[in-house]
Amino acid sequence: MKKIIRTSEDIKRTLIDKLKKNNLKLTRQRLAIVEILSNDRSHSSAHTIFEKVRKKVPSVSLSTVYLTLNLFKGEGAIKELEFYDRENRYESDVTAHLDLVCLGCGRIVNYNEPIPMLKERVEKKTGFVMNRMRYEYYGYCKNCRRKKG
Amino acid sequence: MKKIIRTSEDIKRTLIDKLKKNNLKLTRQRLAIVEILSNDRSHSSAHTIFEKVRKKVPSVSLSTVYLTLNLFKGEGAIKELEFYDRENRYESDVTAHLDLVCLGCGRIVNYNEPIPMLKERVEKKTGFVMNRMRYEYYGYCKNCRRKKG
DNA sequence: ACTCTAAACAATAACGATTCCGGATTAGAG
DNA sequence: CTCTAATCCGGAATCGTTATTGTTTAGAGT
Repeated sequence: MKKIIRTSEDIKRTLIDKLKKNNLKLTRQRLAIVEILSNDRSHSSAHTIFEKVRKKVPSVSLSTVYLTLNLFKGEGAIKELEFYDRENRYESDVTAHLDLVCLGCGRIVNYNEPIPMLKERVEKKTGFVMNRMRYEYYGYCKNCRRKKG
Repeated sequence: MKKIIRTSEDIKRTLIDKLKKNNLKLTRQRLAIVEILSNDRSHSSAHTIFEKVRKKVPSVSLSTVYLTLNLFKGEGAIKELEFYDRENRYESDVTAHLDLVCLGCGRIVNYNEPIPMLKERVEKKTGFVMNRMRYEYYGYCKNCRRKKG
């Protein structure tokens, strides 16, 4: 069983295609955000992305970052991990996977193993039609447990 | 295979026991909140609970409701469903289950069928130690789809 | 029952992530 | 190169939740 690897370049191309297909302008701001999203594996927050974009486009505003992230989110091109008590996080890996969230350091990593999907079964039994799932484990990573002793 | 039914009375007793075990006072406010939590199957928000408590204890404040909910949450006696763009919701059913969230009307219902847990497997492979999971599907319920045609 | 005090409470201010808005800038078609 | 709708910037507004502060009260001890 081969793993299909999706490179940064693949993701970058996908994101830019989304813009083109929707007749959206390829502005410096958007391209810089695309660049960061496609290379990032750390589930960055909007503020983190904002800081990174700033290095390429110093005049960028936070609202533009949010706008652009929402744009890609709406297209299903990126995934938003939502929290009520901390910043939301964004990732460009939209394949179905489990996200592990460390409550100590805030780090989020993907667990890449096929996850059991009940989708069809749930839809048939409940009448719900699903369009998004959220599957996360919260706990403490190796590092954070070591610190606490 | 029998289903173990946990009645409102069971839940109510559990919640009150949590208070007693921690030497917390059985105030009118807390008892009213316990009453509501234990009978509620609708995943109420803090504001909804606040309004309901008011009918029994008119002087209650919203901060007391939040405080009490956090207290029970900390004890693992209730589950908090967290959202960044709408109110959090609370339920007293803390068994592992899938929550179905309707994006149309905001209704949340439980899907009560054993869900596949990767816990031990994930812990062994990643070094994370888990203490909470989150498993939700987002979509549209039968009613909301009917409305839209 | 009465007193006493730490716990709990009510009211409101503060907080912070995200969204909204109105005027300035700019991508890119023609 | 011009033009204009799309985009952007900066800051104000929003809103659920948490923190603060002075007042009330549960319930242990008498």
